Amino acid sequence: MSEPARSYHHGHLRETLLETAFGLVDTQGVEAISMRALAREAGVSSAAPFRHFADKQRLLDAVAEKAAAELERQLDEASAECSDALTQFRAMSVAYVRFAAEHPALFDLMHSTDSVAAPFLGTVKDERRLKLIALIIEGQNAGLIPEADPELIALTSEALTHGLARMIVDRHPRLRTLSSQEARQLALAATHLLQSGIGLS
Amino acid sequence: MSEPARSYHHGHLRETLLETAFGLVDTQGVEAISMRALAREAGVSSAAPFRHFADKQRLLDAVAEKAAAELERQLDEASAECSDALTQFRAMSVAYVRFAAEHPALFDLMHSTDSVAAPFLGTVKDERRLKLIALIIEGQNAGLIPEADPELIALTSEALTHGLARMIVDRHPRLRTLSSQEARQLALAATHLLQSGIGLS
DNA sequence: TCTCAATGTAAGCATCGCTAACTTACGGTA
DNA sequence: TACCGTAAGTTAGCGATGCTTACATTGAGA
Repeated sequence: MSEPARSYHHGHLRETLLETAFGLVDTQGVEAISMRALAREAGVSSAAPFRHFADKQRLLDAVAEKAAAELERQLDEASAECSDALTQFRAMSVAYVRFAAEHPALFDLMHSTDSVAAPFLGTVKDERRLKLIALIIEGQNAGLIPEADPELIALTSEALTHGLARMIVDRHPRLRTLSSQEARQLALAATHLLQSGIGLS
Repeated sequence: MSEPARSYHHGHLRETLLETAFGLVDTQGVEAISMRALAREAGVSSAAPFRHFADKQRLLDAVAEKAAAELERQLDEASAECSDALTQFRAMSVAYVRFAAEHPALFDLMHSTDSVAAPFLGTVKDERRLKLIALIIEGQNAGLIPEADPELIALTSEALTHGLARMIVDRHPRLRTLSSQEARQLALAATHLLQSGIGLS
């Protein structure tokens, strides 16, 4: 909050650009960001950002990775509060849908980003799938989840959750403020669908 | 295929622009289209397109509506070949996922378009939902679909189908040629998920 | 046949992504 | 401590884009 006299070298340009881009995508959508505007915002010449990001797409890739990390954090946080496997499983689904509802533009950017250019995205997805399958097996062992191919259950659940999230995002393209109460209700609806749909509990 | 000597007035500029934009989005993605390039392609000055579309977004809206109409045509075609309600229901789900797999960019554009600007999109969605619910009720009356809230079944199915479609689109962002055999396999997988997931038959 | 509205053109503005050539100053080394 | 190489900034500018304004052309209806 205090960069009073900056001379020539910014010092934290990369972080600064990344953070303001992140916030701008979140609040205004991805088409609202421009390299030159970011540079102006940071009080730096319009060519400076290119010292830190080869081109605009790389910057967006970095934003997407940051969003993925944040999503992951929220999923971990949600599941950490639960004891048994089934509850964790549900909590993660709810948190996933909620994130999409609360950060539609980030969610969209995450999924429109080539996972070759942003390998962290692919890694995170793979790890999450493994965790889901592990949870399902754990739940089955505890008698909480009916016996069925864990991969099929995971895939079905992923499709259902991702589908709900997408339906919300796609229906409210520019709606940036969905009250967290609304989001919660939607997320709970997702849980019920997961229960009745897959036959859990 | 023959516009040999065109003098001043093009004659079909609007359709021409719309069709080449549609094709360009389908094959190269939405970011590949520019007003000026479209004008060049049509052999017309770069200001001419704005006589037919107020701005670029309106053009994209029109492309999205055209894509929605095509999707709808394919869904109708798929369900028309089936006799009973359950089979129709499944055929529509399969066709939906297949369309997404074969035309990812159009599918994406359709859903990122504001349905206020392109009201046809909203209309089509509503009508499809009504048709799905009618099919479910019909299937229930015929004893083909278990008794449960038809709206819940419809919503679950929509989420699952849309989710699968999105997972395919999001995972292959630029993959434009997914063999139709692959697409068919994926669509069949969706059907199985619908069966096992919702408990149909 | 006249005319006017629809449809096209030419020219230009502001912005954008990105590059090239130059400058500054930080941090490791002699 | 003086030096210096390089990371990180600057200025200037190219080509492209979306879009506007003022003007030109022409087909269709009165």
